[in-house]
Amino acid sequence: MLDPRLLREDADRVADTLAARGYFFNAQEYLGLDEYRKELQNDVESLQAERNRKSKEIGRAKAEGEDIEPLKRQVAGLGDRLAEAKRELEKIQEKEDAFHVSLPNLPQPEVPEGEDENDNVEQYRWGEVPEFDFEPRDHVDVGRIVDGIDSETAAGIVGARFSVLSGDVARLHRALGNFMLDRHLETNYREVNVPFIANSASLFGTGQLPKFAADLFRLTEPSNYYLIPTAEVPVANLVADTIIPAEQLPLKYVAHTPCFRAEAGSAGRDVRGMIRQHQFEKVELVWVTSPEDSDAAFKTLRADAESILQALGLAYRVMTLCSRDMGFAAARTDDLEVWLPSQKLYREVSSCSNCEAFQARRMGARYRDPETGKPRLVHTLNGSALALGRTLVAILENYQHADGSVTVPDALVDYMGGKTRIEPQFDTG
RNA sequence: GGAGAGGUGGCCGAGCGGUCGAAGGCGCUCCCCUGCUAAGGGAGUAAGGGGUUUGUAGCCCCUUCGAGGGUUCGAAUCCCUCCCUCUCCGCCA
Repeated sequence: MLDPRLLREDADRVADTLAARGYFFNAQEYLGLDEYRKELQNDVESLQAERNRKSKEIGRAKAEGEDIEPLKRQVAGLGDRLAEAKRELEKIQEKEDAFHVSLPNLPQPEVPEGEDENDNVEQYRWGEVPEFDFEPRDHVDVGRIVDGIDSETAAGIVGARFSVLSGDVARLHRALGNFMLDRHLETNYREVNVPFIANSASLFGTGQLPKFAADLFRLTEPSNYYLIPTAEVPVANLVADTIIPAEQLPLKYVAHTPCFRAEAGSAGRDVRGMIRQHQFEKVELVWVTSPEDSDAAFKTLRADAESILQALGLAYRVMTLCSRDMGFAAARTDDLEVWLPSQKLYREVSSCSNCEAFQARRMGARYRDPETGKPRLVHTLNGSALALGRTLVAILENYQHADGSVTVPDALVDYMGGKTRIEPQFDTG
């Protein structure tokens, strides 16, 4: 949610900025609505003030044993007038709220303007793209040869876009989660284990609702419960409706959770393998900072995510998302994309966003400014570090050998019980 | 799932249908006093919204005592629904 004051005072500039995101904000309509709302609110409040005054008078008169009937006659009809004014105000307020909840965040000035992912701007690359003296297989084939990935069986258990991992691949997947978690503990993140179901209020807070319900799996009972699409939802909501003492900032959380996405609108995309699943796991970083610190925090957060790829020796590039490719709540998003030899291109394994006060305003997440003693909205940031499934894919592809075996990256050997290589179970033919 | 108890300010806790946004205490802030410390005295101390204003100052008004409805001139207080917490029983990993 954007600052209503900003909308009021600078509606045209907001409209211009949102236009870069491809979002049309009808400033004129909004301002007209806001004026009318103010008028109605004044009406309602002066009626309430009158009622309060009269009621107090009645109370005083009664206490002094006076006859209160004449006073009561004076307020007759006031209740009806008030009720009617309230109804009208509520109607307008709903319309105004509809604006508030549907407006996406304002991109930061340095966010490139663009239509889609093709306009994202590469910041830099890290690492060496591996050379193979054979045609590298994709992770589906590697997974089959080492007998570690089985989507057919998963399809029988649930349906499309799920996988069963087994043997060393399942272990490697678990190793990745533990490795990432431990790594982030070293930079003083606080590990949290959170619910994998969130209610509609939490999803509203982080911006998935009301606009993006189609991306979520919703429970039938209770029907305001949803499977989390990302740990960002429960973790950011740790600070919902709170006022945090300034000296506790920044808060840095790390959580390993499953994520569930309906992937509506992705029909036919990435249908092969583990790239796009209804269920995947992720180690997520969440920061809660003062507004002054969030830019610096963003850089640190992204560097923390990058450190995982570096430790795993995987080549990647850093992309700053263009205005129309960013998520609803983000003011700036940088993706980390890892090299996939089979596709000969970089694929997203992490998305790091600074949501500034956008989520904080929706969640009611504040801190107490030591200067003024007043509560101020915090800034929230989140980033995957990393998505486990896609990282697993990257390892299987980048560390594969001609015989179908896969080298375990050094950083994971201890987590694999000393195992340095995953061996083929089937003929490579 | 069954039975009971309860949800009030940063925390604890009182609250008769009527000057209650709310006694009292703790904590915190400032001031005073006192060789230091400890103790003591005084004042202040919720949030959100709107108006006024050059103003994040001040002032005025409205709202908020778990949430939402209702009764009433007036609700923290009465009624209904829901949510949550605690205790006991049942079930369960």
